[in-house]
Amino acid sequence: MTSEDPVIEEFELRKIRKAKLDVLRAQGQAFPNDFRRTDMAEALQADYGASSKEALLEQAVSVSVAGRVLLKRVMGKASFLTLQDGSDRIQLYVTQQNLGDKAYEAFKGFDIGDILGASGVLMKTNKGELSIAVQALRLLTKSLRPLPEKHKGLTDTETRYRQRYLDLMVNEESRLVFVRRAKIVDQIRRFFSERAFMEVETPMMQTTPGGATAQPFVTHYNALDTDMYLRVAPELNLKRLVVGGFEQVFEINRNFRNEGVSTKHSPEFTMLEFYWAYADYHDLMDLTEALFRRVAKEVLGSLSFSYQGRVIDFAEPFARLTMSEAIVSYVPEISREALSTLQQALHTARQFGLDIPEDWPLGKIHLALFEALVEDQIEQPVFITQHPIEVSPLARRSETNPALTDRFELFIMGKEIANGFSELNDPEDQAARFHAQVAARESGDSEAMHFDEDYITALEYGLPPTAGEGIGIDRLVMLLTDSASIRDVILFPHMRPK
RNA sequence: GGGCCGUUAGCUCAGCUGGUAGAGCAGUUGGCUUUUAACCAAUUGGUCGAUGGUUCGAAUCCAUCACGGCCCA
Repeated sequence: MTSEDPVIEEFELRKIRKAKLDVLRAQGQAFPNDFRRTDMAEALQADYGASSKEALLEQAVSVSVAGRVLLKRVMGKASFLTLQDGSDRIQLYVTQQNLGDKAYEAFKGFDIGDILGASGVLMKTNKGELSIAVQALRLLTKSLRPLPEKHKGLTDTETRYRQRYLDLMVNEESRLVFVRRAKIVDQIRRFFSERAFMEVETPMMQTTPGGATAQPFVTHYNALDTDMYLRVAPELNLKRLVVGGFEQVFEINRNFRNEGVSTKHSPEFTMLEFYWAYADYHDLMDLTEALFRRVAKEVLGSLSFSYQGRVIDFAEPFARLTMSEAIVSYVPEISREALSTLQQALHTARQFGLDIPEDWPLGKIHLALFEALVEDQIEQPVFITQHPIEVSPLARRSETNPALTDRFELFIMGKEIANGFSELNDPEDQAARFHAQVAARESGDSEAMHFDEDYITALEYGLPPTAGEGIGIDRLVMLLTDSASIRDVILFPHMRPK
């Protein structure tokens, strides 16, 4: 393969700005880095936004700020700029009188998109907007490319994802999504740290992928001359840590699944997983409710919020339904009896047009009905419990029905947000489950698990009774930011190369 | 993978049943000392996603491909 030299796109607007940069270079350092600011826009707005024009005039507060020019309004010998820094926006009032003829003339050549440093005195305009009456202004970084349109912003989805920096510069809503995402993750960390959970990091590259039924990405490690897999889940390693004596651990990190993309699925997504010794799946559900309320309260300031036009309420206790209870409750045409025996459930599923093989057990038929008829209907938070054992190879068997597991999935607005269960800590049962997975792989299920020998060894040393859960951070952020697509909450979503 | 939609100036978009490309913003020039989508006047800017085809003539019709979005699997 030959690599081509990247060609810098040349167009009229860029040439004009390039010429301005050439002048700056000729005058000296065109990219100075010695400017230091003392103030941030958000703090200034908070501290002085309510001050009166007269009060500011009297106080004569000296400030210096730096940021990117978003708007520029030149009115002859006086001008207004809207400057965006990392926190917020603030208006600059620039006059020929304050800058002097020469500096003001240079200023008129500054462009939208340029990065400036400014110092001056706080003031209020006649219309009441907090501004800085600029006394000194420096161009810190020349921008060679024009910014997207100033009021409609950047709307082209593809460009917003491919050039996220543009989206962040001009679309305030987009910027706020990621600010909120950071706050959500911060609150989650605090929640677990406060409860004596220890944050850990486990390998992204694994020789045996495990912990979830999903197809992994494969890569090659040259030094060991061995294929490795990007992890589909950290689960098995985290439980090894519980075996080792870290009884409460959590990890917030990326998982990789080699599957299609959709508005709900990204091949690379962020998951919180935590493991809690001497607890069961009921404890997990209680903790999950507490976590979600804490995050909503701290980040949104409210327990209820709007998602895609529907109001989601975290204040009420989250419903808890077994899978068959959920089907009966969401699908009026299906009675409890219609699900109770294998034969009746099969009949019911076929009535609803599902293609179910003869050899499926009752639990899997329930799951198929649930996925087809219930999942999309769910709006308010519901824990769906008691998943069939075939699709839950790491979960503890239910004591009342050995075909089911002590497991739940939390659904909100049709999305699976969390998945947790009492952990299977019987090494012999786990080995048998792995064998079943390997058999499924051999008969063509590329998502089925591998046999992880060392994990069985770890269980043989003894995993205390433990409960563990994974929470999809991207989906949680979607909910709390009212985002329709997972790509709207991932800074750099993967795109097909152009 | 299937269906539908989109791709036109740096950005946001018009462009009718086919007649050879337009607006707003940005830019440039001039005016303007409290504007805020600043305003007023003039003006520059296009491989109409790509490739074929139909036609005297294609941004427009047809086919294929590329990229993206939404829905479905």
